[in-house]
Amino acid sequence: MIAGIENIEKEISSVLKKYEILDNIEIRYSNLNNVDLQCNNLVKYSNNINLSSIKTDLISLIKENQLIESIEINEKNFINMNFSNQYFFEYSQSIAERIKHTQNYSIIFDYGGPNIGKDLHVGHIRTLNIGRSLYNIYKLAGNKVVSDIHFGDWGMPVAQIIAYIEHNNLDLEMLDYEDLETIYPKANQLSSENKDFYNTAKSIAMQLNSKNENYTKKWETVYNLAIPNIKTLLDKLRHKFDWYFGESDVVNETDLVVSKAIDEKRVKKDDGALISTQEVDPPILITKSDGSYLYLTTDLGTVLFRENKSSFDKYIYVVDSRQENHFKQLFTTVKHFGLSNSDFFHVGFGTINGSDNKPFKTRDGGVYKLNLLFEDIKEKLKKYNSDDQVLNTLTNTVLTYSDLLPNRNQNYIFDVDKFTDINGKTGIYIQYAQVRARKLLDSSTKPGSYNINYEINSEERNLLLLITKFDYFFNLSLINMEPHHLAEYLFNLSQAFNSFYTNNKIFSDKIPIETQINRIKIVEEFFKTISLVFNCLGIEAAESM
RNA sequence: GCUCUCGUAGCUCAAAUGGAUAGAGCAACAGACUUCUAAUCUGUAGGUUGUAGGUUCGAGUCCUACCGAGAGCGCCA
Repeated sequence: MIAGIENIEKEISSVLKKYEILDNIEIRYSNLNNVDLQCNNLVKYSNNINLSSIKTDLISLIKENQLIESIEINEKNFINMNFSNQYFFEYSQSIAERIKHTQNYSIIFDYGGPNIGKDLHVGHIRTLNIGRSLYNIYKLAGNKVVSDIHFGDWGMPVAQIIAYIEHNNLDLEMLDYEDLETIYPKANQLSSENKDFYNTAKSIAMQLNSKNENYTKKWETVYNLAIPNIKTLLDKLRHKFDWYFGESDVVNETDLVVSKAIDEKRVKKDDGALISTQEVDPPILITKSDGSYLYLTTDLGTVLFRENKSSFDKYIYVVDSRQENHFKQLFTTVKHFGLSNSDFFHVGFGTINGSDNKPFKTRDGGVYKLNLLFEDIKEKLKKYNSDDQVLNTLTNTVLTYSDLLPNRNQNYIFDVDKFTDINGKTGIYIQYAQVRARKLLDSSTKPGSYNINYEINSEERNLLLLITKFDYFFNLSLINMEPHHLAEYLFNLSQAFNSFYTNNKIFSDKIPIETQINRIKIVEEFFKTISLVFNCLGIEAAESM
């Protein structure tokens, strides 16, 4: 989607129609230097007998178009065009307005998914960043969006914690959050080693489901210990959700899903467990042999819970790619059980690795907690600034931008030194460009408006061209649910601005006033655009650096 | 064994869903500060896109086979 070219496509189409060429005409940005747009439709008609008159007709028609400065059809029959200055002045403005009505769906985003007992760690970065970014992008496109954090606050993990506390006669009331963090890994390990302990935990999980008073009370204590802590860290990382529901909120719905499936004979017994009647390999397990619930069961209950709360056109789950099979099973079962008619998407992503290309750990091989990573990055950034607020913003920028830059399908290597450098494709580089523009605008008293007779130079042209390309990259990210297109664009935009900035002075007696006014207007449109991209990616702009 | 993701410059990554001469950033080399902050900018060099076929005007992109890396595969989440 390129802003403002629909009429040019129509014009080309009308010419080709006269010669009985009925192709769907597509104009695209060109990779070539010195060519803005290209149209490839004519290439395959090299043997058409009317070719030379087609060319003549096309050139004479397009030459009339005010948005196009030049058109050329080369020997291979590529149609090459360049934008006029008028195009840049017209389409570098009102970008946010243009994208506002791209879509109109009601969408729920399920991402984050922190678990009780496990502090947020490196593994949570991608779901949080990609989720927040897609939420923002879809919102800006005009959709009605809801985000739900989907806490992992139920089932075996929390039952294991309670079992461990009982097993070791710990006083639940005396525990603090740090204790909880050390308990869960131990409880989890014990559960896999000790059959009796495992059975105890499983029994607690079942009793929680049947609302046993004693365990519900203990669960509440654990919950109230863990959740505020998670929320505090999320706040520090600038993550907000519309809904903070968790697995614990959907217990009734999960019961309903299972009993309804039994009534409707959509499940059958298999070694005591319930499996879906869908003929798939492997079979889809709905409940364990003792009747207790699984990850999938709870997710089915969550769908019913959400259906009861509101109506969504799309469900988007931002969860790592390793769970692809789980989501395939979930989506097919949702349809099989008749729980929802909506479209379901799993947005997967790869793992974050260390420089050894193995999962990212601390130096001594432990789990890299997000809080610690935040502080480690912040420490590296102190060379740029001493203001704590600014440092927090920059730290969050590094955590976000570095993560959104690679294609989400791939694993990537988290290199703290590289990501905190001001040179290169980094969060610090883009913030610096933004701060430079901000300072120019702050010190400007000139009104911002274009003089369309102004002849632009190459740096100004590059910057304006990139600004008008926003729509294209926005749509690429939107349609593919891939924020990296906008992240890459953000770097190129910043780079074009820095080049413009270095080579074009504004506030100087030597610069004509008319040039000053036009340049300030360009800076203004750049600033509006980069702010919009920041918004899309979930990056907060630094006030100063 | 089956399924999924991936393989692009020394390193880290893009590449418009099939378009022209495959682009950036690091690192390397060579330049630019009396400045709206050089925290930047401007150049140079770097490639048989894992291998072999195929499809067509045209393939990093689609198809087939093979090689290599990572991940998942019934009662954890």
